[in-house]
Amino acid sequence: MSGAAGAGGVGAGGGAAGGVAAGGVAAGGVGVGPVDAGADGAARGIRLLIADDEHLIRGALVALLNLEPDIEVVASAADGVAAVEQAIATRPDVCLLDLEMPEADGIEAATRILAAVPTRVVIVTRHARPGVLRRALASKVSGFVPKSTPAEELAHVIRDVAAGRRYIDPEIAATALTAERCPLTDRELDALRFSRSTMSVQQIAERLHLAPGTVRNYLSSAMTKLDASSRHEAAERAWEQGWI
Amino acid sequence: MSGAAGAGGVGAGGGAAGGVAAGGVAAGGVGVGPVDAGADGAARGIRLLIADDEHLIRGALVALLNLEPDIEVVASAADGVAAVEQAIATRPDVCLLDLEMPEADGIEAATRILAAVPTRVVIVTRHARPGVLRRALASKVSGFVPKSTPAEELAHVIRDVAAGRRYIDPEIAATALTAERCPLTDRELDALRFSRSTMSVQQIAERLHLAPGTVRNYLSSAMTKLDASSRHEAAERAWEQGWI
DNA sequence: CTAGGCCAGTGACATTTGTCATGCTCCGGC
DNA sequence: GCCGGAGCATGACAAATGTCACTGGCCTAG
Repeated sequence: MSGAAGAGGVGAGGGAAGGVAAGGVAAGGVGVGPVDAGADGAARGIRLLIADDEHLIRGALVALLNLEPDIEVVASAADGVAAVEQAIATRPDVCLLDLEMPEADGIEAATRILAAVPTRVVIVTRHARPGVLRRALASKVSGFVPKSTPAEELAHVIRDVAAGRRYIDPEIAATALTAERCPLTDRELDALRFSRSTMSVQQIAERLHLAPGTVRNYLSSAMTKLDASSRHEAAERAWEQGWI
Repeated sequence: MSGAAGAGGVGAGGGAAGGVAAGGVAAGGVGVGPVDAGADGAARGIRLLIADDEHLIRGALVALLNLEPDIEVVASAADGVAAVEQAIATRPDVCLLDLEMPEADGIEAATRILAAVPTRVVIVTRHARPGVLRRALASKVSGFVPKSTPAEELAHVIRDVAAGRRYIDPEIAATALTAERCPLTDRELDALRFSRSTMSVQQIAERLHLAPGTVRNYLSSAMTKLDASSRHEAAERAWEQGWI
């Protein structure tokens, strides 16, 4: 339907992608850790933290965003815990967090960061699942973009968020709004979580301190609700929806 | 350690790679296209093509590598087919291809590109699986790096490759050399391939035009060889090794 | 030619899964 | 206080899955 998703001023993507402005700092070393701020002449530069577990991607994002004259990358981290530490140490204006990270995922890191530092968070993710968006918003995240976003767009998003606005990828927002809420019960979710890995019902039952039959029951009812024909399929489906 | 990775009998296969002439032009669709070269004073810049299906990553890599004074990104593509077209159109010195791409994966694209254009290929991948490295080398790829590579390293790799040398990530090379070769028979692989999706034995049997019992046999023997306790686990394991 | 490997199939069998009918408890509504 | 429903739990039963033993065809190396 009409832009409920609009989330107010969603970027709406006014054309003007514009080439990346050149100039700026051609940062050299991209190691993890606080980045040397250097002469801080800029009047209103946005101080940014970047967290992504893939070294190459992290470095590339740093390079990309440092090209923007009004953005300055002040820290980068390779996992959720490091991101929290860096955020506390450098107090950035905006934190760009990858969702898939070891130690603590993007949402967990966002929660901890927002509890400790006055800043704003943008979550970036490869698989944009509706349920995850919901959880992200519940954690007071300000922005949510998939990795399929055009590179030029990212700077706009960061500026929007720095200015106090929110940005939700319209595509995901629409999906999240149409997708019905999770019909599964807590126990069913428990069982499904374990079913994603290769684990026998027995093993799941032990982990959950339940009788094997009970686990099968949960799995079965979950399969019915999700219209799946095996627990693996059901688990896969629940994962795609972001319910587990 | 760059060189290393002699990889012994990589050539082995010797199979007559199919002709793979780049046939008719496929659908245009893909917005990405040649990058404006601009006035180019540089005498010996490396002309680079970048292919990655994630827009954000692609853009970030372009930004990262364009920062290098001796590298010039002349084309970018979002899928394997587009990469081949771009490579033919722009004849770059080096092609940086993501392994995971729609239409044609990195290795397939590399094969086609190398058959049509005198250039060199570097494959980048998220999950560096030994078997895939083997296949990549068989396709005459010059470089193979995981996305966990430090960003600064990438430019070195591209320069090495442009100079005619090869670069194989030492970590993956070591794994590939220690890891034993695939112990599975062709039929077992067929059956396993289908087992990765959620499919009953019956369905697999139909696809393969085999009796259900036969499929179960293949699956069972594969499970034994891979020390797995379910076909899903076996399929997962074979996938991790890059055998399917 | 013959042994041995891979392929294809069959049938019997034990296990693992998925389905169902059935209790139990804890709610909220009337 | 009673009812109905949702969630939790279980055991019995049927179907799918994995294991084993064995037959035969085809091809290749010795």
